[in-house]
Amino acid sequence: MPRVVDHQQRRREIAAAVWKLAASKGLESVTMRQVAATAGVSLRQVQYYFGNRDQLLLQSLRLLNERSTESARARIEPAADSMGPKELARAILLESMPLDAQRREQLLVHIAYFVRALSDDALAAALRTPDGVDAGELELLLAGLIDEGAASGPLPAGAALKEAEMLLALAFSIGADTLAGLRTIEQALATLDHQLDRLFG
Amino acid sequence: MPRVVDHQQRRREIAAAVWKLAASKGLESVTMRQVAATAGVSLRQVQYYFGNRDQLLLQSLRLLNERSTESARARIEPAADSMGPKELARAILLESMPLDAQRREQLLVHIAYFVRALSDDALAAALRTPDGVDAGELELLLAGLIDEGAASGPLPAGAALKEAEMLLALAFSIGADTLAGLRTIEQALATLDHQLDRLFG
DNA sequence: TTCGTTACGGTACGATCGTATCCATAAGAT
DNA sequence: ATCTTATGGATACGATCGTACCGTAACGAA
Repeated sequence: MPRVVDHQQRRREIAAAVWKLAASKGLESVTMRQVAATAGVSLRQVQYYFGNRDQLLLQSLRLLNERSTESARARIEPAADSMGPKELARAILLESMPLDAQRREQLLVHIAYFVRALSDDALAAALRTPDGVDAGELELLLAGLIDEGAASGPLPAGAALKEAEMLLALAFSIGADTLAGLRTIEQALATLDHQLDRLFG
Repeated sequence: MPRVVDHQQRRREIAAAVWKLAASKGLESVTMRQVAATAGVSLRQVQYYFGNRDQLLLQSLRLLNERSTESARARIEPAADSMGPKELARAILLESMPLDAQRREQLLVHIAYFVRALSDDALAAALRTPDGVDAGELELLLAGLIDEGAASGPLPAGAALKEAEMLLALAFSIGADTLAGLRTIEQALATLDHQLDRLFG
Protein backbone atom coordinates (compact mmCIF):
# COMPACT_ATOMS: atom_id res chain seq x y z
CA MET A 1 0.00 0.00 0.00
CA PRO A 2 1.81 3.12 -1.26
CA ARG A 3 1.33 6.86 -1.05
CA VAL A 4 -1.84 7.04 0.97
CA VAL A 5 -4.04 10.12 0.68
CA ASP A 6 -7.29 11.00 2.38
CA HIS A 7 -9.61 10.56 -0.57
CA GLN A 8 -12.67 11.76 1.29
CA GLN A 9 -10.96 14.99 2.21
CA ARG A 10 -9.68 15.60 -1.32
CA ARG A 11 -13.11 15.01 -2.78
CA ARG A 12 -14.68 17.42 -0.33
CA GLU A 13 -12.18 20.11 -1.28
CA ILE A 14 -12.83 19.63 -4.97
CA ALA A 15 -16.58 19.49 -4.38
CA ALA A 16 -16.34 22.79 -2.54
CA ALA A 17 -14.94 24.30 -5.70
CA VAL A 18 -17.88 22.89 -7.62
CA TRP A 19 -20.32 24.53 -5.20
CA LYS A 20 -18.52 27.84 -5.36
CA LEU A 21 -18.52 27.88 -9.14
CA ALA A 22 -22.09 26.67 -9.45
CA ALA A 23 -23.33 29.27 -6.99
CA SER A 24 -21.50 32.17 -8.57
CA LYS A 25 -21.66 31.40 -12.27
CA GLY A 26 -24.11 28.56 -12.75
CA LEU A 27 -23.77 24.83 -13.23
CA GLU A 28 -22.74 25.18 -16.85
CA SER A 29 -19.59 27.00 -15.78
CA VAL A 30 -18.62 23.97 -13.74
CA THR A 31 -16.09 22.58 -16.18
CA MET A 32 -13.36 20.16 -15.27
CA ARG A 33 -10.71 22.82 -15.78
CA GLN A 34 -12.53 25.58 -13.92
CA VAL A 35 -13.08 23.29 -10.98
CA ALA A 36 -9.43 22.33 -10.99
CA ALA A 37 -8.33 25.95 -11.09
CA THR A 38 -10.76 26.98 -8.35
CA ALA A 39 -9.74 24.13 -6.11
CA GLY A 40 -6.08 24.80 -6.81
CA VAL A 41 -5.40 21.33 -8.14
CA SER A 42 -4.54 19.97 -11.56
CA LEU A 43 -7.08 18.89 -14.14
CA ARG A 44 -5.75 15.40 -13.76
CA GLN A 45 -6.69 15.31 -10.09
CA VAL A 46 -10.28 16.19 -10.80
CA GLN A 47 -10.34 13.35 -13.28
CA TYR A 48 -8.60 11.07 -10.86
CA TYR A 49 -10.99 11.61 -7.97
CA PHE A 50 -14.26 11.89 -9.88
CA GLY A 51 -13.66 10.35 -13.29
CA ASN A 52 -16.46 11.89 -15.30
CA ARG A 53 -17.94 15.32 -15.31
CA ASP A 54 -21.29 13.66 -14.71
CA GLN A 55 -19.86 11.91 -11.69
CA LEU A 56 -18.26 15.14 -10.53
CA LEU A 57 -21.63 16.87 -10.56
CA LEU A 58 -23.49 13.97 -9.01
CA GLN A 59 -21.01 13.30 -6.22
CA SER A 60 -20.69 17.00 -5.47
CA LEU A 61 -24.43 17.18 -4.94
CA ARG A 62 -24.23 14.21 -2.59
CA LEU A 63 -21.48 15.87 -0.60
CA LEU A 64 -23.43 19.12 -0.46
CA ASN A 65 -26.49 17.35 0.89
CA GLU A 66 -24.35 15.67 3.49
CA ARG A 67 -22.96 18.98 4.64
CA SER A 68 -26.39 20.60 4.64
CA THR A 69 -28.04 18.03 6.84
CA GLU A 70 -24.99 18.01 9.08
CA SER A 71 -24.98 21.72 9.76
CA ALA A 72 -28.76 21.81 10.04
CA ARG A 73 -28.59 19.16 12.70
CA ALA A 74 -25.82 21.02 14.47
CA ARG A 75 -27.88 24.19 14.54
CA ILE A 76 -31.19 22.67 15.58
CA GLU A 77 -30.60 19.63 17.78
CA PRO A 78 -28.74 21.33 20.65
CA ALA A 79 -31.67 23.64 21.30
CA ALA A 80 -34.49 21.39 20.13
CA ASP A 81 -35.52 20.38 23.65
CA SER A 82 -36.20 23.92 24.76
CA MET A 83 -38.28 24.70 21.68
CA GLY A 84 -42.01 24.59 21.28
CA PRO A 85 -43.58 23.15 18.12
CA LYS A 86 -43.72 26.53 16.47
CA GLU A 87 -40.12 27.43 17.08
CA LEU A 88 -38.99 24.02 15.92
CA ALA A 89 -41.02 24.23 12.75
CA ARG A 90 -39.62 27.68 12.09
CA ALA A 91 -36.08 26.52 12.68
CA ILE A 92 -36.55 23.67 10.22
CA LEU A 93 -37.92 25.97 7.55
CA LEU A 94 -35.17 28.52 8.06
CA GLU A 95 -32.61 25.87 7.17
CA SER A 96 -33.59 26.18 3.54
CA MET A 97 -33.63 29.96 3.44
CA PRO A 98 -30.62 32.06 2.42
CA LEU A 99 -29.85 33.51 5.84
CA ASP A 100 -26.08 33.30 5.68
CA ALA A 101 -23.39 32.67 3.11
CA GLN A 102 -23.46 28.93 3.51
CA ARG A 103 -27.19 28.53 3.25
CA ARG A 104 -27.25 30.99 0.41
CA GLU A 105 -24.73 28.89 -1.48
CA GLN A 106 -26.60 25.72 -0.58
CA LEU A 107 -29.84 27.05 -1.94
CA LEU A 108 -28.25 28.42 -5.11
CA VAL A 109 -26.57 25.14 -5.88
CA HIS A 110 -29.63 23.12 -4.97
CA ILE A 111 -31.80 25.13 -7.32
CA ALA A 112 -29.26 24.81 -10.10
CA TYR A 113 -29.27 21.06 -9.73
CA PHE A 114 -33.04 20.97 -9.48
CA VAL A 115 -33.38 22.71 -12.82
CA ARG A 116 -30.87 20.46 -14.47
CA ALA A 117 -32.78 17.49 -13.14
CA LEU A 118 -35.81 18.69 -15.10
CA SER A 119 -34.04 17.62 -18.28
CA ASP A 120 -31.60 15.04 -16.96
CA ASP A 121 -33.17 11.78 -15.90
CA ALA A 122 -30.07 10.46 -14.17
CA LEU A 123 -29.91 13.51 -11.94
CA ALA A 124 -33.65 13.42 -11.36
CA ALA A 125 -33.36 9.88 -10.09
CA ALA A 126 -30.53 10.95 -7.81
CA LEU A 127 -32.68 13.74 -6.42
CA ARG A 128 -35.53 11.36 -5.70
CA THR A 129 -33.31 9.15 -3.55
CA PRO A 130 -31.53 11.77 -1.46
CA ASP A 131 -28.60 11.15 0.81
CA GLY A 132 -29.75 13.50 3.53
CA VAL A 133 -33.20 14.05 4.90
CA ASP A 134 -35.98 13.10 2.52
CA ALA A 135 -38.48 15.79 1.62
CA GLY A 136 -41.28 13.42 2.55
CA GLU A 137 -39.78 12.96 6.00
CA LEU A 138 -39.69 16.70 6.49
CA GLU A 139 -43.34 17.00 5.50
CA LEU A 140 -44.35 14.37 8.02
CA LEU A 141 -42.24 15.97 10.71
CA LEU A 142 -43.75 19.39 10.09
CA ALA A 143 -47.24 17.94 9.93
CA GLY A 144 -46.72 16.39 13.34
CA LEU A 145 -45.59 19.71 14.75
CA ILE A 146 -48.60 21.46 13.24
CA ASP A 147 -51.00 18.95 14.75
CA GLU A 148 -49.23 19.25 18.06
CA GLY A 149 -49.25 23.01 18.26
CA ALA A 150 -52.38 23.84 16.28
CA ALA A 151 -53.68 27.27 17.22
CA SER A 152 -57.40 26.83 16.66
CA GLY A 153 -58.08 23.37 17.98
CA PRO A 154 -57.42 20.07 16.15
CA LEU A 155 -57.30 20.14 12.37
CA PRO A 156 -59.33 17.94 10.03
CA ALA A 157 -57.57 14.75 9.02
CA GLY A 158 -54.90 15.33 6.39
CA ALA A 159 -55.05 19.09 6.75
CA ALA A 160 -51.77 19.30 8.66
CA LEU A 161 -49.96 17.45 5.91
CA LYS A 162 -51.27 19.84 3.28
CA GLU A 163 -50.20 22.78 5.41
CA ALA A 164 -46.78 21.23 5.83
CA GLU A 165 -46.47 20.87 2.06
CA MET A 166 -47.44 24.50 1.75
CA LEU A 167 -44.84 25.66 4.26
CA LEU A 168 -42.02 23.79 2.55
CA ALA A 169 -43.05 24.96 -0.89
CA LEU A 170 -43.39 28.50 0.40
CA ALA A 171 -39.96 28.50 1.99
CA PHE A 172 -38.37 27.19 -1.17
CA SER A 173 -40.10 29.65 -3.44
CA ILE A 174 -39.58 32.83 -1.45
CA GLY A 175 -36.04 31.74 -0.75
CA ALA A 176 -35.44 31.51 -4.47
CA ASP A 177 -37.10 34.89 -5.01
CA THR A 178 -34.78 36.36 -2.44
CA LEU A 179 -31.76 35.00 -4.29
CA ALA A 180 -33.03 36.55 -7.49
CA GLY A 181 -33.46 39.90 -5.80
CA LEU A 182 -37.23 39.84 -6.21
CA ARG A 183 -37.78 40.09 -2.46
CA THR A 184 -35.76 41.15 0.51
CA ILE A 185 -35.01 38.57 3.14
CA GLU A 186 -37.16 40.54 5.56
CA GLN A 187 -40.17 40.35 3.28
CA ALA A 188 -39.62 36.66 2.84
CA LEU A 189 -39.44 36.03 6.58
CA ALA A 190 -42.56 38.13 7.15
CA THR A 191 -44.48 36.09 4.59
CA LEU A 192 -43.32 32.87 6.19
CA ASP A 193 -44.05 34.04 9.72
CA HIS A 194 -47.52 35.08 8.71
CA GLN A 195 -48.32 31.48 7.89
CA LEU A 196 -46.60 30.21 11.03
CA ASP A 197 -48.60 32.64 13.15
CA ARG A 198 -51.78 31.44 11.52
CA LEU A 199 -51.04 27.77 12.06
CA PHE A 200 -49.55 28.06 15.52
CA GLY A 201 -50.60 30.63 18.07
CA MET B 1 -36.86 48.08 -50.70
CA PRO B 2 -36.24 44.48 -51.78
CA ARG B 3 -37.20 41.01 -50.63
CA VAL B 4 -39.28 41.92 -47.64
CA VAL B 5 -39.84 39.26 -44.98
CA ASP B 6 -42.04 39.28 -41.89
CA HIS B 7 -39.35 39.63 -39.27
CA GLN B 8 -41.71 39.25 -36.35
CA GLN B 9 -42.99 35.97 -37.70
CA ARG B 10 -39.49 34.64 -38.39
CA ARG B 11 -38.34 35.55 -34.92
CA ARG B 12 -41.31 33.85 -33.36
CA GLU B 13 -40.55 30.66 -35.29
CA ILE B 14 -36.93 30.68 -34.22
CA ALA B 15 -37.90 31.53 -30.64
CA ALA B 16 -40.24 28.54 -30.65
CA ALA B 17 -37.21 26.38 -31.37
CA VAL B 18 -35.45 27.96 -28.41
CA TRP B 19 -38.36 27.13 -26.12
CA LYS B 20 -38.54 23.57 -27.39
CA LEU B 21 -34.84 22.99 -26.86
CA ALA B 22 -34.75 24.72 -23.48
CA ALA B 23 -37.73 22.72 -22.25
CA SER B 24 -36.45 19.36 -23.39
CA LYS B 25 -32.71 19.61 -22.85
CA GLY B 26 -32.07 22.73 -20.79
CA LEU B 27 -30.94 26.23 -21.62
CA GLU B 28 -27.33 25.20 -22.07
CA SER B 29 -28.32 23.05 -25.04
CA VAL B 30 -29.71 26.14 -26.71
CA THR B 31 -26.79 26.73 -29.06
CA MET B 32 -26.99 28.77 -32.21
CA ARG B 33 -26.61 25.66 -34.34
CA GLN B 34 -29.08 23.54 -32.41
CA VAL B 35 -31.66 26.28 -32.63
CA ALA B 36 -31.08 26.62 -36.35
CA ALA B 37 -31.45 22.88 -36.86
CA THR B 38 -34.58 22.68 -34.71
CA ALA B 39 -36.18 25.63 -36.45
CA GLY B 40 -35.20 24.27 -39.85
CA VAL B 41 -33.22 27.32 -40.84
CA SER B 42 -29.56 28.02 -41.41
CA LEU B 43 -27.16 29.11 -38.73
CA ARG B 44 -26.80 32.38 -40.55
CA GLN B 45 -30.50 33.13 -40.18
CA VAL B 46 -30.35 32.77 -36.44
CA GLN B 47 -27.46 35.19 -36.45
CA TYR B 48 -29.25 37.48 -38.82
CA TYR B 49 -32.44 37.78 -36.82
CA PHE B 50 -30.99 37.75 -33.31
CA GLY B 51 -27.33 38.66 -33.64
CA ASN B 52 -25.94 37.33 -30.39
CA ARG B 53 -26.64 34.24 -28.42
CA ASP B 54 -27.36 36.49 -25.48
CA GLN B 55 -29.86 38.40 -27.53
CA LEU B 56 -31.35 35.16 -28.79
CA LEU B 57 -31.98 34.02 -25.24
CA LEU B 58 -33.23 37.38 -24.06
CA GLN B 59 -35.57 38.02 -26.96
CA SER B 60 -36.89 34.48 -26.84
CA LEU B 61 -37.84 35.02 -23.21
CA ARG B 62 -39.64 38.22 -24.16
CA LEU B 63 -41.56 36.43 -26.87
CA LEU B 64 -42.46 33.60 -24.50
CA ASN B 65 -43.82 36.04 -21.94
CA GLU B 66 -45.87 37.70 -24.65
CA ARG B 67 -47.38 34.40 -25.68
CA SER B 68 -48.04 33.40 -22.07
CA THR B 69 -49.96 36.51 -21.12
CA GLU B 70 -51.79 36.36 -24.41
CA SER B 71 -53.08 32.84 -23.98
CA ALA B 72 -53.78 33.42 -20.30
CA ARG B 73 -55.95 36.37 -21.20
CA ALA B 74 -57.67 34.34 -23.90
CA ARG B 75 -58.49 31.60 -21.40
CA ILE B 76 -59.65 33.80 -18.55
CA GLU B 77 -61.20 36.98 -19.86
CA PRO B 78 -64.09 35.44 -21.83
CA ALA B 79 -65.46 33.77 -18.70
CA ALA B 80 -64.26 36.26 -16.10
CA ASP B 81 -67.65 37.93 -15.74
CA SER B 82 -69.39 34.75 -14.67
CA MET B 83 -66.73 33.89 -12.11
CA GLY B 84 -66.71 34.58 -8.42
CA PRO B 85 -63.55 35.80 -6.66
CA LYS B 86 -62.50 32.28 -5.79
CA GLU B 87 -62.88 30.89 -9.28
CA LEU B 88 -61.05 33.86 -10.73
CA ALA B 89 -58.19 33.52 -8.29
CA ARG B 90 -57.97 29.83 -9.06
CA ALA B 91 -57.96 30.46 -12.79
CA ILE B 92 -55.13 32.95 -12.42
CA LEU B 93 -53.05 30.54 -10.37
CA LEU B 94 -53.67 27.67 -12.76
CA GLU B 95 -52.08 29.68 -15.54
CA SER B 96 -48.67 29.00 -14.05
CA MET B 97 -49.22 25.31 -13.43
CA PRO B 98 -48.24 22.62 -15.94
CA LEU B 99 -51.75 21.59 -16.93
CA ASP B 100 -51.14 21.13 -20.64
CA ALA B 101 -48.21 20.90 -23.02
CA GLN B 102 -47.99 24.63 -23.58
CA ARG B 103 -48.08 25.61 -19.93
CA ARG B 104 -45.70 22.80 -19.13
CA GLU B 105 -43.24 24.15 -21.66
CA GLN B 106 -43.80 27.68 -20.43
CA LEU B 107 -43.03 26.74 -16.87
CA LEU B 108 -39.98 24.67 -17.78
CA VAL B 109 -38.49 27.48 -19.82
CA HIS B 110 -39.40 30.08 -17.26
CA ILE B 111 -37.67 28.15 -14.51
CA ALA B 112 -34.61 27.62 -16.67
CA TYR B 113 -34.36 31.35 -17.25
CA PHE B 114 -34.99 32.09 -13.60
CA VAL B 115 -32.05 29.98 -12.56
CA ARG B 116 -29.77 31.49 -15.13
CA ALA B 117 -30.80 34.91 -13.87
CA LEU B 118 -29.43 33.95 -10.46
CA SER B 119 -25.94 34.23 -11.91
CA ASP B 120 -26.52 36.53 -14.86
CA ASP B 121 -27.19 40.11 -13.95
CA ALA B 122 -28.32 41.15 -17.42
CA LEU B 123 -30.99 38.46 -17.43
CA ALA B 124 -31.98 39.27 -13.87
CA ALA B 125 -32.58 42.86 -14.84
CA ALA B 126 -34.69 41.68 -17.76
CA LEU B 127 -36.74 39.50 -15.43
CA ARG B 128 -37.37 42.41 -13.10
CA THR B 129 -38.88 44.49 -15.89
CA PRO B 130 -41.14 41.94 -17.50
CA ASP B 131 -42.95 42.39 -20.79
CA GLY B 132 -46.14 40.70 -19.68
CA VAL B 133 -47.94 40.94 -16.40
CA ASP B 134 -45.74 41.97 -13.50
CA ALA B 135 -45.59 39.66 -10.52
CA GLY B 136 -46.41 42.59 -8.26
CA GLU B 137 -49.55 43.30 -10.27
CA LEU B 138 -50.65 39.72 -9.87
CA GLU B 139 -50.13 39.88 -6.12
CA LEU B 140 -52.26 42.98 -5.87
CA LEU B 141 -54.95 41.47 -8.06
CA LEU B 142 -55.06 38.32 -5.99
CA ALA B 143 -55.03 40.28 -2.75
CA GLY B 144 -58.07 42.21 -3.95
CA LEU B 145 -59.89 39.01 -4.76
CA ILE B 146 -59.04 37.57 -1.35
CA ASP B 147 -60.35 40.65 0.44
CA GLU B 148 -63.45 40.55 -1.71
CA GLY B 149 -64.29 36.93 -1.14
CA ALA B 150 -62.83 36.35 2.31
CA ALA B 151 -64.45 33.36 3.97
CA SER B 152 -64.22 34.32 7.63
CA GLY B 153 -64.99 37.99 7.63
CA PRO B 154 -62.61 40.82 6.71
CA LEU B 155 -58.89 40.19 7.12
CA PRO B 156 -56.46 42.33 9.10
CA ALA B 157 -54.75 45.00 7.04
CA GLY B 158 -51.99 43.58 4.86
CA ALA B 159 -52.97 40.00 5.50
CA ALA B 160 -54.55 39.55 2.08
CA LEU B 161 -51.32 40.62 0.39
CA LYS B 162 -49.29 38.12 2.38
CA GLU B 163 -51.77 35.41 1.50
CA ALA B 164 -51.54 36.40 -2.15
CA GLU B 165 -47.76 36.14 -2.00
CA MET B 166 -48.15 32.72 -0.47
CA LEU B 167 -50.52 31.53 -3.19
CA LEU B 168 -48.24 32.62 -6.01
CA ALA B 169 -45.18 31.14 -4.34
CA LEU B 170 -47.07 27.94 -3.67
CA ALA B 171 -48.25 27.60 -7.26
CA PHE B 172 -44.76 28.15 -8.57
CA SER B 173 -43.15 25.71 -6.20
CA ILE B 174 -45.57 22.81 -6.51
CA GLY B 175 -45.68 23.38 -10.25
CA ALA B 176 -41.93 22.96 -10.35
CA ASP B 177 -42.14 19.87 -8.17
CA THR B 178 -44.65 18.41 -10.58
CA LEU B 179 -42.29 18.96 -13.49
CA ALA B 180 -39.54 17.20 -11.57
CA GLY B 181 -41.80 14.24 -10.88
CA LEU B 182 -41.81 14.88 -7.15
CA ARG B 183 -45.59 15.29 -7.08
CA THR B 184 -48.47 14.34 -9.30
CA ILE B 185 -50.51 17.13 -10.76
CA GLU B 186 -53.47 15.92 -8.69
CA GLN B 187 -51.52 16.27 -5.45
CA ALA B 188 -50.42 19.71 -6.49
CA LEU B 189 -53.96 20.83 -7.25
CA ALA B 190 -55.20 19.40 -3.96
CA THR B 191 -52.58 21.33 -2.03
CA LEU B 192 -53.46 24.52 -3.88
CA ASP B 193 -57.21 24.01 -3.47
CA HIS B 194 -56.76 23.43 0.23
CA GLN B 195 -55.45 26.96 0.59
CA LEU B 196 -58.13 28.37 -1.69
CA ASP B 197 -60.83 26.65 0.35
CA ARG B 198 -59.36 28.11 3.48
CA LEU B 199 -59.20 31.65 2.16
CA PHE B 200 -62.49 31.65 0.29
CA GLY B 201 -65.54 29.72 1.38
C1' DT C 1 17.45 -1.37 -0.82
C1' DT C 2 14.18 -3.06 -4.11
C1' DC C 3 9.82 -3.41 -5.90
C1' DG C 4 5.05 -2.53 -6.97
C1' DT C 5 1.22 0.24 -6.50
C1' DT C 6 -0.86 4.71 -5.88
C1' DA C 7 -1.19 9.39 -7.03
C1' DC C 8 -0.79 12.86 -10.30
C1' DG C 9 1.63 16.35 -13.68
C1' DG C 10 1.57 17.23 -18.54
C1' DT C 11 -0.18 17.03 -22.88
C1' DA C 12 -2.70 15.90 -26.95
C1' DC C 13 -7.04 14.81 -29.68
C1' DG C 14 -11.42 15.43 -31.60
C1' DA C 15 -15.72 17.77 -31.04
C1' DT C 16 -18.39 21.78 -30.50
C1' DC C 17 -19.03 26.34 -29.48
C1' DG C 18 -19.88 31.69 -30.76
C1' DT C 19 -18.79 34.75 -34.07
C1' DA C 20 -17.05 36.93 -38.25
C1' DT C 21 -16.74 37.09 -43.09
C1' DC C 22 -17.20 36.32 -47.96
C1' DC C 23 -20.32 35.84 -51.44
C1' DA C 24 -24.74 34.70 -53.97
C1' DT C 25 -29.44 35.88 -54.92
C1' DA C 26 -33.94 37.74 -55.00
C1' DA C 27 -36.97 41.58 -55.61
C1' DG C 28 -38.76 46.41 -54.99
C1' DA C 29 -37.28 50.97 -56.68
C1' DT C 30 -35.79 53.84 -60.45
C1' DA D 1 -33.69 46.83 -67.52
C1' DT D 2 -30.71 47.79 -63.95
C1' DC D 3 -29.39 49.23 -59.51
C1' DT D 4 -29.67 48.62 -54.67
C1' DT D 5 -30.23 46.35 -50.58
C1' DA D 6 -32.35 42.98 -47.63
C1' DT D 7 -31.78 38.15 -47.06
C1' DG D 8 -29.19 34.19 -46.23
C1' DG D 9 -25.88 30.04 -47.68
C1' DA D 10 -21.27 28.48 -46.76
C1' DT D 11 -17.26 28.41 -44.42
C1' DA D 12 -13.44 29.55 -41.48
C1' DC D 13 -11.18 30.90 -36.95
C1' DG D 14 -9.90 30.79 -32.35
C1' DA D 15 -11.40 29.24 -27.92
C1' DT D 16 -12.91 25.82 -24.86
C1' DC D 17 -14.67 21.62 -23.77
C1' DG D 18 -14.42 16.34 -22.01
C1' DT D 19 -11.53 12.70 -22.17
C1' DA D 20 -7.61 9.66 -22.95
C1' DC D 21 -2.99 8.62 -22.39
C1' DC D 22 2.05 8.70 -21.19
C1' DG D 23 5.31 9.06 -17.89
C1' DT D 24 7.04 9.53 -13.26
C1' DA D 25 7.38 10.82 -8.40
C1' DA D 26 6.08 9.20 -3.95
C1' DC D 27 5.89 5.75 -0.57
C1' DG D 28 4.55 1.32 1.94
C1' DA D 29 5.83 -3.54 1.87
C1' DA D 30 9.42 -7.04 1.04
